[in-house]
Amino acid sequence: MEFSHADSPEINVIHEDVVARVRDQLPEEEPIYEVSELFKVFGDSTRARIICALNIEEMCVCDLSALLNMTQSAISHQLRILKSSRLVKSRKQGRVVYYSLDDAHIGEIFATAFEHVMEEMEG
Amino acid sequence: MEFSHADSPEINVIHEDVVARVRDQLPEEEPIYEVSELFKVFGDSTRARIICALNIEEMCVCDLSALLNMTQSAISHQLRILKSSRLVKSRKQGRVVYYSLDDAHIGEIFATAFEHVMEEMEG
DNA sequence: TAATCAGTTGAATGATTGTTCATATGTTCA
DNA sequence: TGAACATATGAACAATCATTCAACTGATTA
Repeated sequence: MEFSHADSPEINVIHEDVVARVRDQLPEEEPIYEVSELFKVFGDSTRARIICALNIEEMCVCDLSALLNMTQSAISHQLRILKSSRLVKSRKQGRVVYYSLDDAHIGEIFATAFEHVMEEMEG
Repeated sequence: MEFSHADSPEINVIHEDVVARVRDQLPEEEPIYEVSELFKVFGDSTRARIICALNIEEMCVCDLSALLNMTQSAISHQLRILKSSRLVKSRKQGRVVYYSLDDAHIGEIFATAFEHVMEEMEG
């Protein structure tokens, strides 16, 4: 139920100045929503593993299925989500479909996230 | 049902060399899982808006509730998730609890994600 | 042409999850 | 002490979602 809000929850602003300042600087609701939709796609470990794999090399569905030890159907369903989000692109050769990453930002976002996780796991 | 795999799906490796290469370079399953868990937290627009707000300024639950036009309860529930993920920290003063971001990477990850979304929305 | 293979897709199912509602905690102030 | 307030929390409900299963393309090849 994203994007829907109660009409008027019991609101009692304590720091009107803070709320006003943040309201001024806060990004629009739509781009924030799009960003969270992007993260939602990243927020499944199967899709995350697919992305990490394709970040190394182009692969077909069958190879991904073998690598991740999951059914072709499950992989195909996730690739469909990744493709409709324009995060991967596909190339068909005969009956084999090769998938690869379709965006430069993905690697950067994942790299920073890995840095964070690694520090969390050590500290 | 993350982390659980079928014992042996009908696998028929087409490019054994590719699979072997990627298997060698692919990060361990655990850090990938942790990364996807991090993205899962980001992947809700309410939490994303809270993070964007706290990235501007420290705020209390009541202020966030007013800013985002949602009930205090809903905000509190999401702040609990953000805190247990160690993404925000809290400071209690009297009966007011102030929340702020607790990590340097968050801003960077969101900034790159915003870049991506902005390019998508224009192109 | 028939069989096989890589991949896709739709329905069904079980699990997860965000919000609401009611209630509880703990602090302040009269 | 008692009322008001800020916040937290547990249960419940609706919605979303990942995987499985079965069936279907469409391309190859024997």
